Amino acid sequence: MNEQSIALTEAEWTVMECLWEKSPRTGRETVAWLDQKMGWTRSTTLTMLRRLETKGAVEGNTEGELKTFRPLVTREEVAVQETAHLLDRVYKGSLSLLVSSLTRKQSLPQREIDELYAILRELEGKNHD
Amino acid sequence: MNEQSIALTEAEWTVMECLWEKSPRTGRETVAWLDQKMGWTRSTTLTMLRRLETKGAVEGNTEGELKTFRPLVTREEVAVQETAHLLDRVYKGSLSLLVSSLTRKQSLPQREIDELYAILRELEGKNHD
DNA sequence: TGAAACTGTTGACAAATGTAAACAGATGTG
DNA sequence: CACATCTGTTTACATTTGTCAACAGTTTCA
Repeated sequence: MNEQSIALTEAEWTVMECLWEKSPRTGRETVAWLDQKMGWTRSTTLTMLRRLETKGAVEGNTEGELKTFRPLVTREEVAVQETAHLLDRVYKGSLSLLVSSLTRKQSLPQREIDELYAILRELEGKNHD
Repeated sequence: MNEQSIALTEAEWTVMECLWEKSPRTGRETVAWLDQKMGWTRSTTLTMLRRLETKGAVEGNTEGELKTFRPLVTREEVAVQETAHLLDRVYKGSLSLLVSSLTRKQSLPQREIDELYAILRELEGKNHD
């Protein structure tokens, strides 16, 4: 493993969402998707792809007729990284602090509560391996 | 209540941390704190304070001899807002998704698990008010 | 075959962000 | 008093980010 920190801007996230949904994609496909979803022009989308390529988040392949793009990082990786960053910066790394802060104002649907219980039980299982 | 979205940049967060820790503070105090913590020059800190004032996150008071600054938003407010933003953007608003994603790779200390259980029980209590 | 449509690459530009110097008025002090 | 020191305000400048237009080489179809 090698990628240090692949921080994405919001606009870049949007492009990645497109490639995470399906890949590889041709430039045209990507352009269409982002025009649809965001109203971006061809230029904008291609610029984003270029920048993502430069920062190593996307790989462009020029073998075939049309250049295609695929993500080099998984959504999970980026998501975890970004979440961990927020967690550290805002909640001193404490997940429970995050959860309590979030739920102090608005309540959680029971479904989510059940889901969380399940996760905790799972974690405890793992804890005494 | 009135503040719409007070999005802070990382540098701005740092300044707010200073004022959240104690306030009001004079410019000098703030400058000293941020020089200490971040190695910022006086100029940098004062610029940040000005921008925060402009965006309504900080209030400067010019009554006394020295101008003093105090936060107009609580840490909690900003924290929740930013967290909710990430939650929506990355986890479709699902807290359990966030938690499972975060814990998939690294485990939680038992203390955190206990804490989370407590929060959940608390929430359930509230749920059937 | 020649214009129209595409594809990929470069250059551009305004706004936001991080960082700081310059300046001007008030204050303190040898 | 004259100069050094502080405080607050303006201006500046390089990067990053969001958005595109322009251009150059290919393909296509009337």
